[in-house]
Amino acid sequence: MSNHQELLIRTPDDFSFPENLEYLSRSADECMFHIQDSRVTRAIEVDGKPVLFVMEENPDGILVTLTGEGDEVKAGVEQFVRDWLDLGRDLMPFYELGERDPLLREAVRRHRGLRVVGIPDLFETFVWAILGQQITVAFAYVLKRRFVETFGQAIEADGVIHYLFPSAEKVAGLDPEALRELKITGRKSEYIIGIARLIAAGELTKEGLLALGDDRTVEHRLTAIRGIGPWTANYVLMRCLRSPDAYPAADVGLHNALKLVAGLDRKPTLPEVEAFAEPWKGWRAYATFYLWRYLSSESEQG
DNA sequence: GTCCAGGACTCGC
DNA sequence: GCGAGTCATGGA
Repeated sequence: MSNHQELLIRTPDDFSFPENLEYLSRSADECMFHIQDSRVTRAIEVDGKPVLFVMEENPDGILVTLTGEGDEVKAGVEQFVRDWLDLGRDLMPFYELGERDPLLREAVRRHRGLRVVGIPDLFETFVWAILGQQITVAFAYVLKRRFVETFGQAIEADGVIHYLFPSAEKVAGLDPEALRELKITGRKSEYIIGIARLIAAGELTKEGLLALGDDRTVEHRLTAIRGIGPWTANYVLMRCLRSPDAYPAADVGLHNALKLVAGLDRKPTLPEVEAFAEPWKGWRAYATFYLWRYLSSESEQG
């Protein structure tokens, strides 16, 4: 196979491939990549063309094998993986904070090396966040899979079908009824198509949002869009725009995690949720992500 | 049957 | 500006 290339991405000391793999493995309904034998296979688009790559742990970092020729493709895949796993971030300040903080300590110790796994594509992040509003994560995965399998581009390799996330352009032209058939609620269908149209029209871009600067400005811009409330805006800031401090304070999973680590006999109130996070300022997205992870690892043990 | 899930909108006051 | 009702599906 002459069109394969290898790429070794060196990872920082505070990166754990198994911890991130564990997070990526959390749903059998995940459709944007496949995991087998500790190897992750995924299709992405680089310069408008589909590229398939496999990543696996290596003594020196992450070994990536990709299909496609040329340095541009290789660079595109490397950039994607770096963004996906937030490899450019130094977590030492967060770990020092975690050691001092009784609410975070156990989560940080247990899952050290975990990154806020990102969703590099803006449209995908919005769709995933909107689908996840008010329903269980498990059901959100089912809805995402239906959506991707129905509207995404399929790429077959070695008997396995991989998907590119549906483009905003394609979804912009859909009727809400087409999403309703997948059991996505009518309102969410409208939200998703509305966002797709803004993105397809170039009125909403990742670069444009990043250029706004601080989180509060982005949140204000996003919550002006129908279907985007404070939770979704902060979720997008965390997973796509890479703010380490975004804080989805209304998140039910966060509330349950805080109830657990703070030893409460009820869920915390919103003021309490804000107060708990006061010492985490600068790292609230990381704190949230670790608490989510901690909560799911606790509930797995029954 | 009831309640809850990684919320947001709409309406009435 | 704030509280209650509504959306809609699926699992416990």
